[in-house]
This record gives sequence, C-alpha cells and structure tokens, in this order.
Amino acid sequence: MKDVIVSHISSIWNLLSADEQNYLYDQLSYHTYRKNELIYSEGMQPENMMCLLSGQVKIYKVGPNTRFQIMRVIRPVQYFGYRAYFAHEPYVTNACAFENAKIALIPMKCIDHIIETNCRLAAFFIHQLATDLGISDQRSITLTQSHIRGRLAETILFLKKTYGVEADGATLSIYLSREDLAALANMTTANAIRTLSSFTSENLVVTDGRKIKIIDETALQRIARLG
Amino acid sequence: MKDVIVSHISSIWNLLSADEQNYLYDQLSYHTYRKNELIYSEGMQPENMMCLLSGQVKIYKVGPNTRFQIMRVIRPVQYFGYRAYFAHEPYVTNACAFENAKIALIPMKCIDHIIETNCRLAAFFIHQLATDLGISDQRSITLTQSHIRGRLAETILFLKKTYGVEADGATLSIYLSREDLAALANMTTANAIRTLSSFTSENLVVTDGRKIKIIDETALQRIARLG
DNA sequence: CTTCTTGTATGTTGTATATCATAAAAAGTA
DNA sequence: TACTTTTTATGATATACAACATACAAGAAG
Repeated sequence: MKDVIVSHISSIWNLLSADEQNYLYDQLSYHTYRKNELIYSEGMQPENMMCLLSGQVKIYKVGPNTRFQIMRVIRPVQYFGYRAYFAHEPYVTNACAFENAKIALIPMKCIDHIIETNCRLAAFFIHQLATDLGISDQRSITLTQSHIRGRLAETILFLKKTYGVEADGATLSIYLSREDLAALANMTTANAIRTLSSFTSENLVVTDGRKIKIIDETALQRIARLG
Repeated sequence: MKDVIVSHISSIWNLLSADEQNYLYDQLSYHTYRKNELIYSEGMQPENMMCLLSGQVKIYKVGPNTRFQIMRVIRPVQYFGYRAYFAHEPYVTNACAFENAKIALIPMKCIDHIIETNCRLAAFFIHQLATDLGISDQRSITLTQSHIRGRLAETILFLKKTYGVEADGATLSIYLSREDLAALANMTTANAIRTLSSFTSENLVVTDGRKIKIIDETALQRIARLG
C-alpha cells in the first residue's frame, strides 16, 4: 500500500534524500473518504498534510449568511491542508470529498522537520503557496467586481483550464452540481441555473445533466473579460 | 546608509550567516518614493523584493470596470513584492506609495540563491506566504458575502488590529482617504462616505477629517459578524 | 484675493441580484 | 411498483447597491 502512495506523491518524494524517504515512509498513512464526507473543518488543528490520490475534494468557507463558497477544488494528484500549519493557525476552511476519495496523509511535523535541512522541499512549498496566493488575489477581484455572467463565464473557463476536457475537446471533464457551480462562482443556485441556461440559448454552451460542453469559447472569454 | 537599511531589515538579516550577510550587503539598494508614486505595476517582471522602512504603501488590483481594490496595505517594517517572483510570474498587482516612502530593495536573485542553502530564510517566506494566503481567503468571503455595513465595520476593525491606535486608545493611527477606505472595503466612495456617516450618527465612531475614532467596538464587531 | 482642483457629503434613480415561490424532472429508497 | 428526497428550472418580488447628480468645504495654484 505504502509503495502505491509513494508512487503517487513523486513530486515531493523525489525531492527527498534516501534517509528522508526512509524517515517519512514509516509515517505515511492512508484514508478513504466517502462522497460528501468531511475531511477537516474550520477550527481544527492541522496535523497532516494531504495528497489526493483519486476522487474530488472541495475546499470551502462558510460566510456570515450561511452561504458557502468554494475556494478551490483539489484534483488528483494535488497536495492540500498544509497552509494552516505553516501559518501556525487552526484551519480556516473546510475540506469535503464530493466524490469518493483516496487520500494519503503525511504528518506536518515530519514535513516541518525535513524542511529544516532540505531547502528543495522548502522551495516546493514556497512556489506552491506563492502561486495559490496569486490565484486567491485574482479571485477576490473577479468575484467582487464582475457581474453574474462574467463570473460564470470565468468559472467555466477556469474549470476547463484546471480539469481539462474530454475526448471531444469541449466537454468539461469535471461534473459539478449547479449548487457547487454557484458556490464556485459566488452566486445563488437559482442564478447559476438561470445564467447557464441563458448561455445555452445563446449557443455558448450545451448542457446535458451535469455535463457542460463549451461551444463558443471566444465569446465566453469576452464575457469573462468585460465582467 | 546601508547600515541603516540593515538595522531595519533585522527580521531577515538575523536569519543569515556572516557570509550571506556580506554577500547580500553589496546588493542592497535604496529608493525613496513620493506620495502617489507608483512602485511597480501589473505585468512587470519582479526583480527586487522590497522592505518598507517608512511611509505607507498600498497593494492594489484594477478590476474589469476600472474600479480598483486595495488588497493589502504595507506598513513599516514589512516586506512585499516577492510573491510574483516565487510563483515565476509577472506582477499581478500594483504597488503605490500613498505617503512618501523609503524602501530598501533586495534583489530576488540573491534571495533565491541564499534560499538554496538557508532553510531558516525559506521557512520565513513559507510562514509569510501561508499567513497572507489565509488572510486573502478570509477577505474573499468578507468582501463577497457581507453587506456594506458589515464590510466597512470589518475594515475599520481590521485597520485597528493592523495599524493600532493612538494614545487615546481609540483613534486609528492610519489616516486613509474615503476613496482608499472604499477601495479597501470594496464599495464606491459615495457609499463609504454614506455608511461612515451612518456609523457616526449611530455613535459607533467619531470622525474628524481622515481621523476615525472607534466609540463602540462591540457594536462594530456585531455588525461585522452578522455581515 | 480669486480661481481651480480635490475631497467630502447627501439625495435620487436604475438595475443587478438575492429571495421567495412553485413545479417538473431526476435520483434514491422502500 | 409507488414514494420520498434531491436537483433542476423558471417566474415574481424585494432590496442592496452602483451610478449619477449636485453642493459645499478645503487646499493648491495663479
């Protein structure tokens, strides 16, 4: 089992010395989460960093009016759950599997210890955090300044860029409920449905259940850019 | 001059070995910016990391409708301008001095080089980036989910926490224009003025020009919490 | 001292979008 | 099968806020 994990987490594993690999090997563990199962929640102390091996995970926050907003979606093979530990804080977000998920757990204490002497691993996290911070700042602007159509268009394009498309080159390979799509684009479910069906009648996309196929990407880009 | 800089940037200077200090000492430079002068702008390649020695700097982004939003305000002595370099991106924000500012410039190439072997410095940046990412995520929620009164109340409390108060224990020690206050709280200038004067007539704050004195902090917290 | 500019203040109107309501379709469940 | 629950869909209403307009105060510049 552990060897399977190791084969998946190569992007950090390869940064380690043989000694460090041995040290970490003993500490690795593994957990499966069922659909809609909570992985961690706001206020908890972060102990492990996680690597999603398969399935889908969403990281979200709950606002004052109980509406929830998806901050990022984790796809295999990505790491998550380390930010709070590095900031010496409890978690400020919630993580939930929205498809059955297999997750490798890596104790942050070990990571912290290795980082004391392994600068390449440190550089990995610096790069990761710096990239995520840029994305988060960009999202702040998009979510607050763009109008509904712009936000939904941008979200659809974002999903294409992040998750890619199926063999036809146009259908998003991630299937989200309308509610999650709304939580990602910061709008109510009703408006996500409404706006998506506008896009359909304007021949920008075609939907089939939760499948979204992009028809006119240029037009979507224009809508996203103008807000 | 350089020795003055060194005395100010102790939080990273102290993490360096004697050799590293000597190496960096030669590369340090220094620049003063006048009020409203641009320090860097979106699209530029990041070459230096900066340390604000005195004055005030705002980091902001411009949205699709040309409205600008302040992402963070830098106070002495804080570092900024390193995120984009670490993410291998051009700047995605603009930085502008809104009070005459003295700024130390530290070439990122040098930092990058030192980080290859100095894990303590790497850990400094990891901590910094992780903290900023948490703040950015929290702001996303506040700015999108709270209503005007909640956003302004939260912004005032945020300014108190970040910049502190004067001798009376209640007057914010940062003086922002109404326009900047609005850009920070993500609203139009007119609404910032309007809402602030509501707060005044409700005896939550007292204003005198750009001075804001907090009268009823508990009430402000309640408004911020409920959105 | 005027004149011009910039920041502050407040009222009015229009519109984007949340909220509420209802219903059909789809997906589980017995 | 029938029955419940969830998801999707669409219309009507309410409201928060942006946009616009106007006025005044305070500096800055002539």
